[in-house]
Amino acid sequence: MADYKESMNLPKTEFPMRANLAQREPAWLQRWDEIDIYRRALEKRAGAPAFILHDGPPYANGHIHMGTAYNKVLKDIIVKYKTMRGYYSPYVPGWDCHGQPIEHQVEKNLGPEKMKTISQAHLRADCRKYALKFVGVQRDEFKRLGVIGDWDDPYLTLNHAYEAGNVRIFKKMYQDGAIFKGAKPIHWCVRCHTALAEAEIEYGDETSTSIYVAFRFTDSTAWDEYGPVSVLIWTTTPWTLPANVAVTLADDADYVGVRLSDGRVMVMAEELVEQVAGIAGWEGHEVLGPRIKGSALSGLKYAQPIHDDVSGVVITGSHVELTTGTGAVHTAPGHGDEDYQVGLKFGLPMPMPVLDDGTFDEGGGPFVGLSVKAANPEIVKWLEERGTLIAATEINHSYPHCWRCKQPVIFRATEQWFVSMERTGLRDAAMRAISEVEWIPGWSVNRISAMVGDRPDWCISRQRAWGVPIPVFTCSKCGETVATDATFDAVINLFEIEGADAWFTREPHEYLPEETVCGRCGAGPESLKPENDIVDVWWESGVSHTSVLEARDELHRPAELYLEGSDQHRGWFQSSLLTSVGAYGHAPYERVLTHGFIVDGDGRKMSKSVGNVVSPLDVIKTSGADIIRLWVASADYGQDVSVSSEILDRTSEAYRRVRNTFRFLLSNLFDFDPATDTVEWTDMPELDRFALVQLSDALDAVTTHFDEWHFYAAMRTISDYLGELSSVYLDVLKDRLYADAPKSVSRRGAQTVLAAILGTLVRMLAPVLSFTCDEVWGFMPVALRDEQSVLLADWPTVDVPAQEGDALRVSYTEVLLAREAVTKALEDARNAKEIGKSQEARVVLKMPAAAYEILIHRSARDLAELFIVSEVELIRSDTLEVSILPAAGDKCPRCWNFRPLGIDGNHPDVCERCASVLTELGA
RNA sequence: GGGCCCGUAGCUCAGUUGGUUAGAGCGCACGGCUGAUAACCGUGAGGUCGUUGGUUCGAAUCCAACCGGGCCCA
Repeated sequence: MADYKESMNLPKTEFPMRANLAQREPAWLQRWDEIDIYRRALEKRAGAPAFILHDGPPYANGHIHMGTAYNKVLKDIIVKYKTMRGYYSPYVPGWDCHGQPIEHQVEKNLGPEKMKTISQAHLRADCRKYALKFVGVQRDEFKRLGVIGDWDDPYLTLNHAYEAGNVRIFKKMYQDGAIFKGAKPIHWCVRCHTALAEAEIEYGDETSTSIYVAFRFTDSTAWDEYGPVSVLIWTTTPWTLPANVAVTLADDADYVGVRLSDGRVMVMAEELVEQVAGIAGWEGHEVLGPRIKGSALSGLKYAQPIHDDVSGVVITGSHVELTTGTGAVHTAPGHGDEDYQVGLKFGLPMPMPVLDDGTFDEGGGPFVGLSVKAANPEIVKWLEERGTLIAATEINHSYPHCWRCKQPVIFRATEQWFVSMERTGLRDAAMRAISEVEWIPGWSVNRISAMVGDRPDWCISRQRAWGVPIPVFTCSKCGETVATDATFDAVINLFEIEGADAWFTREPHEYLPEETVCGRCGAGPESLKPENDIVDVWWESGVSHTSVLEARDELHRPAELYLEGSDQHRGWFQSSLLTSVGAYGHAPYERVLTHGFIVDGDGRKMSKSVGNVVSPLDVIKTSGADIIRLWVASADYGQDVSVSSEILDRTSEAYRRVRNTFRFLLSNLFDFDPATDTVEWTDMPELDRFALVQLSDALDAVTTHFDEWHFYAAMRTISDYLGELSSVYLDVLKDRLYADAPKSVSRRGAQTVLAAILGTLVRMLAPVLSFTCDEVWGFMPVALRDEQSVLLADWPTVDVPAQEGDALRVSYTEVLLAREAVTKALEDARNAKEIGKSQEARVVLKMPAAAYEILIHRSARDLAELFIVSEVELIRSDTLEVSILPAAGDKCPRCWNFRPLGIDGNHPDVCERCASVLTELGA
């Protein structure tokens, strides 16, 4: 028997089945660099409508992690998609380069000794070096993920022009009256004379004096009949008592009076009475009614414990705990954050009797001049003498210490700069702007609204070195703040040219206009002191709408899209919104897409100590960036996104499916030249037309999903489509592709469709599987590629005549249902060992009239091809019933179908079709 | 403790205005093919829809509480 394999059109391709992404992706990156793909894509879209996705700057510290990788890839998918859709879509990545974490790390690297001798300018230079180093590290890592953008010219918050943008916005908001100077408690180290950030605090055990103090009510109370009534408070920081202005009770806790053996009545939370009695050693005390809710006691006045003739007030707050103490919290807004917050809420005064060096000023009353540490025992003694000390013990508790000098720190209100939410109506304006923005997913608007609606004034000053200064001056003669059009413009100019470093190295008189004078005392520039504080880094990144969107020609404000993790509702989304609304009156973005956090397979956050961290750098090394990209696209970002080795394994399997489909498509187009071999719709077999309908449907669905930002739905559509494609159309097609004459219309028709599928799929997936699709692109028939890279190509289109398409959808619903029934019957027959491959079968299909009428319009031959069996017989019946019989005829040694053989005498051992093919081939 | 969310098969996701035996793909098991072969095709097993209570003739779907998880506050 002759070997007919040679006469078959078996698939042929160099496109490897194994991707080896980890090894081979770098080559594609290099190629993209070589052809400068970022600029090429933009040139191609010059003049087209713009779609600006404005990058939120990650912090230039450390390597990328799954969260940053996810965020950047999602952005990249969108930018690539929009570009393919014809938008001019530049992507300018950025980095947040200033701020405490970098400064802190640099300080740590220098060590405490070196730090003492170093100048601020030197420290800033080191910080800059540090930040730039990690910009480089992260840039390489982001690029490795296949993210295309302006990596050669990213925006950095330490760039001069960027720094100047801070001042532009500050100027506008300051002159509008939105920015003011106020006070707020912060961690303060009295030894280092410096403010400390949370990260610079080390918690360690400390022994403190814990005291119970009676504050005598000056208003009448419900317990007056039993004796003099006081509210009993508990504190571990006696030195904060001079700054006391209020006592905070829990809203809905029950308070009672407790009459001590000496006749005085102490008001406290009922459930803490016995605990306190134990500590204080009370005997014979008596709990008195009435029982009153904290909220009902609100407003009562008491005598300030230290200062005579000063009264405090009872308020209520949600932070009052009923586990320790008395349920009545001594409140000094200058000495604690909770106290400060509740103070703001109730409009309490904020006395601050403690100086920079930790000593009391006159506000300390009898303790003026003492350090808070020395004052502690004095105050206790003094209270005792006055008889208001009810109990005192020592307790051991966790207390914050300075990371540098290891001394306990204090909470102390200091002068700070704020953005007022009310003075210029910023809150209302921001709320209005929020309502004009599209928030994706929908719940996002609830979150941002709640946060902006509730937030206190924005404290924008930081007592640090590494950042952009608050651009105002203080008159050294009279203390007046000097900030005018002219000074702001001079600072803007200074920063543009020399950067914010100049603030710390130059004298104001060097860059301020000569005629600058203090508005109050008339002192000249020589008397002006530049502000020491720097602005909050959130402010800095927030002004990117000006420093980047406004400043760069290729961008514009508002951007079409901001896209960040949901934590940025508190961060960048908000700081961008407030500075933009403050300066321009509208949001900096038209829409905001927010994604959840990356968690492990069990939905738990990743942490080194738990050991569930998945690093994108590891995944790149083992599986490749395209696997990460596919994972990103497949996940629903509307909630937290899981990643685990199992999830990545599943992703790799999905990837393989895609890859093998590409390989099959490519391998069957090895001899197809679209220019000469394309078959028109009207000349195509019906099945091929239907395949185009399915392709068109899939493309439409994918496009819609992309447009609606539902990437995971698009990926599902593609995955479902590929499953259906492979199990029906591609499977059916093999006979025609392999066995029909190479140039026959039937084969060329199939190839025409395969080419359409290939061209559509490769474009549709390019935003996601950029590496793989560009690889596929290189293997496609030249005439199918209109660009050097698939990433430069247009989004695909598939045209099918609408009416015919509808008709095909209807009829093929029935046809495919019948096919399913046949497939099932074939499987039964296979299990009964009656057949092996399906071509060995002959199918008798009994079916109800409706379906029968549709199927009967297909030839038995077409149905046999569709079912991949040798013969099909249709019978009208009441029910659907499939019988599998052995095929008539013999197995054709060429095409392996069961057919009558030897009809053509020239090729006696093969079937009629194969004989004619052999004749045509001249065999 | 507060705000915004999430919880459907091992994994990723569907489940339309509450309505018959809750679906798909992947994985898994079994089988077929050996001309997509570390591939391809088929069949099958897998779910008290986080838990509990309620509304309803009927709840994965509406309500409440609870449990678990995430982000941001405190």
